[in-house]
Amino acid sequence: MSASMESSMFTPHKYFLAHISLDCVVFGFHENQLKVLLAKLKGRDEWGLPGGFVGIQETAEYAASRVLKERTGLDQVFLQQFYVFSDPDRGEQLKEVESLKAISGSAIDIEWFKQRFISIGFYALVEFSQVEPTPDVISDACQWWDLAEVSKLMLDHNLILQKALETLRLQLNYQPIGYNLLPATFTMPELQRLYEAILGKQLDRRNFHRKITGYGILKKLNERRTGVAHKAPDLYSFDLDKYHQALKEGLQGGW
Amino acid sequence: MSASMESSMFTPHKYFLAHISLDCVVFGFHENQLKVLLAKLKGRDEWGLPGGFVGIQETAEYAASRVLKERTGLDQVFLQQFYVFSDPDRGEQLKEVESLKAISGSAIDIEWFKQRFISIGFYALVEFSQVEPTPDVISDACQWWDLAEVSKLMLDHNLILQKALETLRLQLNYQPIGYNLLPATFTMPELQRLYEAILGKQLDRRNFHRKITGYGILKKLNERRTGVAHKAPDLYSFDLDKYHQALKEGLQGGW
DNA sequence: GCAAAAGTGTTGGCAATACACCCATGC
DNA sequence: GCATGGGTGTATTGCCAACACTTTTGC
Repeated sequence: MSASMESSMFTPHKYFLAHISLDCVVFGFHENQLKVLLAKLKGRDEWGLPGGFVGIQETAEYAASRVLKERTGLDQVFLQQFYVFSDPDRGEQLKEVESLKAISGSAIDIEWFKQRFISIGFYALVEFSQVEPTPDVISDACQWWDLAEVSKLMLDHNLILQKALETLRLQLNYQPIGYNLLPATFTMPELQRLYEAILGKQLDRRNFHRKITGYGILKKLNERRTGVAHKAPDLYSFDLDKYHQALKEGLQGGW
Repeated sequence: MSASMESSMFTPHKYFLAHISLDCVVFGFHENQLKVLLAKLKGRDEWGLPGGFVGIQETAEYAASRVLKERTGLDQVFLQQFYVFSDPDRGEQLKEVESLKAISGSAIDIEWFKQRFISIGFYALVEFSQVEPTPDVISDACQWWDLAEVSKLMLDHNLILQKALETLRLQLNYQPIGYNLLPATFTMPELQRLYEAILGKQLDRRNFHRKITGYGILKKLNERRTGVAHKAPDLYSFDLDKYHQALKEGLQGGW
């Protein structure tokens, strides 16, 4: 975290808009599992989503990308707002004095955290291997969690995560997904595992192949993945022109 | 508007969260046209969406329904957030002194309107005939506009309207729509005109009939609309149980 | 009777599903 | 060679779109 960001937490009201926060649901994909990036707040046992605040001259989108850059090291990730969480009691947990003691040592403005926040939910799709999970000044850990192993999170973050996943599943119906979650080259079975992980259900190998190639967003490379057991699968990459065109114009049909 | 709401505009910082506003895109349907409710701010020539602020103990959803109640007289309308507009310059127009002179006469806190607002966009579907458009303290007119006749609106409200319409069209793909926009009983052609108005394109009468009845959300009544020229069409109403079930579980296929 | 609009039925094509066969690799 | 997994092809089904005929009403 930059020096200016450090100082911004001493006097946050000078740098950020009051009452507005954002939470990022960062999805990654590794070993056939959908992962989500979580941070552990100092002095609390619970984990939560990486979050932040909106600078007085930032858009919410820019603020989210800044937070993401700080937590993952990544620029230019796929990032999209999906819902606003505005229950007046959603921050009650944080207001307990005990919860804030641990972070008060670092001269951070505790009063800032006691105000009511309306939080804008963003979700991000990132390439797992490229991420360097990094805690911020108010958290003492930051790491990937298997989606299936996420238990009770702080505040309403379980709700936010659930809503993000729902949105992602809907997204799958009219937008291509994968460029942001997979390495530059990948095999058809890997792409299928990604879709299965997001949807939470098995898909037919042959029908998946037909449907996904039908979108015309894939380029088949003249290579195969070697060294694996069994038949070597073909390698693919995304045709970025057509991929972005499909992002804009939408796809047909659902899963 | 209630007396307490009046006074809340004298000292809004005591009643509302700073920096957060909301704008409502209220859709109605009348004479085969999709309509949107607009208000004209005092001292300005431009029209804009009905908006408001979030009370210090309200959810954003509750605040939107309160605003809607004030502008339309309606309770219990279909209301949904769809996007957050956070460009730091989106409020520049309002900060001009001239723009605010006209409303300063009513002892309203001008400083409040000069701050930067992040606005939560809501869209509402209401029954046209039930609405009584009502201006608020800072506007001197409030009325329905034909969607096709809406020209330049204040601030970024054209963008908000466009985004609302996009969302509504997507919504049509997986949720039933109509209960909130049509009278209790209606004919199949009327329902079709509504879909056509939302989608901005013509649909085949017979395929529409099959598809919409296939959802199982309609009840055919033992009546017809009389007095009209030509063959009397059957009257329908929504089967509310199944309608709400479909709202939750979603529909199949797109338009 | 005629024009205009509404109700209903039929057909063809395309897309999703289910399923079968062959191929390559590690052991 | 055999088990495992990947690549490709085919038949069936069901949905969507295009289209025709009949019925009812006002004039």
